[in-house]
Amino acid sequence: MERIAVIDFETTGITPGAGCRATEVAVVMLEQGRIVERYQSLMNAGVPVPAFVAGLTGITTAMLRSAPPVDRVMNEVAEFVGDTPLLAHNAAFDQKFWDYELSRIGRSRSQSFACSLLLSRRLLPAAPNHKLGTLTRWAGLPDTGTAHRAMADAEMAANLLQHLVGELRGTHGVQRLDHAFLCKLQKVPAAKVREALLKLR
DNA sequence: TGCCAGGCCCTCTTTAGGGCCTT
Repeated sequence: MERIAVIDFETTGITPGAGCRATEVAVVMLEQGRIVERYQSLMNAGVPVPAFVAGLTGITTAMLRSAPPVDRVMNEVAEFVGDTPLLAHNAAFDQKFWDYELSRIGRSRSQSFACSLLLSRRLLPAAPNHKLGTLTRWAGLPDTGTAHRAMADAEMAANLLQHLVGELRGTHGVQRLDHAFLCKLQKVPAAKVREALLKLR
């Protein structure tokens, strides 16, 4: 499969533009099933981290005071990603913050997002739930470090993508597998995935 | 003033409701 950029944001909340900003970003570049490059940075957008989120991520307001400014980090990560196709776990969330933070520095997204949450619901229906951490443990994937930090979560999502690719190739016999295929598959109604895979492979 | 996400997915559905998932 072609090069894919797996991205994860940590933020101060759920909704960008309602006071919520990105606090950390990580991207791992996957090529032929291997991580070949990494980018990770905290970023200071000048907003406080709510106590609940600091407890969840371990990222505090104090840590962000000494982090590089958000504009510099977003420019760097945008250059790093370029027009490489993207993937995230619950991509609707990361896409929202990617688009929002890029718009603040006068940039915009050119590529589409694939979503390992939507794909997991379709390809791993027997999993107890479809949280990134649960899927990682359930599928026996490597421990990547502290969950809810950007790099650990990006690596987990990358490992999960490789597991999903294995399912598609092994269990479902899909031959032509690329980012566009993943984007198409994640839009197939969950109840019709088996039928769709027979046609798509 | 008071409220505060939103798209996906299932079902005791479709003139709707509630849980999931991300921080």
